[in-house]
Amino acid sequence: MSKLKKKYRSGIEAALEVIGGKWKGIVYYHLSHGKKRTQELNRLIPTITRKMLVKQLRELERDGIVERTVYAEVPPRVEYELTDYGQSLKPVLNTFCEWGESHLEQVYGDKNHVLDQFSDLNHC
Amino acid sequence: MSKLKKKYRSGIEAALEVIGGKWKGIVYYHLSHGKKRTQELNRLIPTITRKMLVKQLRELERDGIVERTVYAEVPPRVEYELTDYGQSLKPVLNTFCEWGESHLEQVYGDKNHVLDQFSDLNHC
DNA sequence: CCGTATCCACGCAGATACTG
DNA sequence: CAGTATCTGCGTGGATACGG
Repeated sequence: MSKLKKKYRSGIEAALEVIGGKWKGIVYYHLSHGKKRTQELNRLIPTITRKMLVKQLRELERDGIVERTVYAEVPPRVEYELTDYGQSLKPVLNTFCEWGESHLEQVYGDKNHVLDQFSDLNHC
Repeated sequence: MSKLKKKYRSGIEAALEVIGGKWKGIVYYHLSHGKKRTQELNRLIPTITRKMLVKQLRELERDGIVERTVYAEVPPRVEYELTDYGQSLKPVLNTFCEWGESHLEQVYGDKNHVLDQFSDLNHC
């Protein structure tokens, strides 16, 4: 985990540092539904570049949320999954996500019009 | 509230759009402890520039989280406070904040070493 | 006191090509 | 397949000065 000395003004800042930003949330979201290979994640999030994806995963790893497993095969296979510690974010992000969806309803009337659908995933 | 048509991949993204980023969390945090004038907020968050502060407040206002009240006085007085809708984020951000604080403990051993103290505020 | 305008530098992130 | 390197642009946000 990160050991940078830095001042935070509230736990919100600290949590946002771990899971905030443009990509972390959606990456976490997919990993919370099970172990994934790099490529799978990239396919699930087509708009992220490989470079960014790897960067997000490294940071999640550094913060102890995600574990990276490399299999000594050819061609190489790498899998990412939530650590036990990462699981502790689940209920937190779940209420967060639910608030987000109800917010979309507030703003747009129908959240489904602005939420991309995933075949086999339910929301939140 | 915002009416931009945009696709979200999960409620997390939507919520992050409202409360994510470098400043929104801490601004919300202070407003959740009561109505504040512009200057007060700027004093409570010394590292934010006036321009950024106003920008964050405008966005929170646009998203229906914050209400801005202008008093026709000289010198001018402007106050910001959470709307009823904004209050709905309180329990959500509270669990968020608590996770953040416990995360700091995990990483640093003692969260108080990295948490700036506020005189009259308790954490979260 | 509150907010905006202008200028500008820096860093983030995209595209692309490359290695193991 | 997974990941890195380089190069580049574009936007974000800081500093500063000004206006209502």
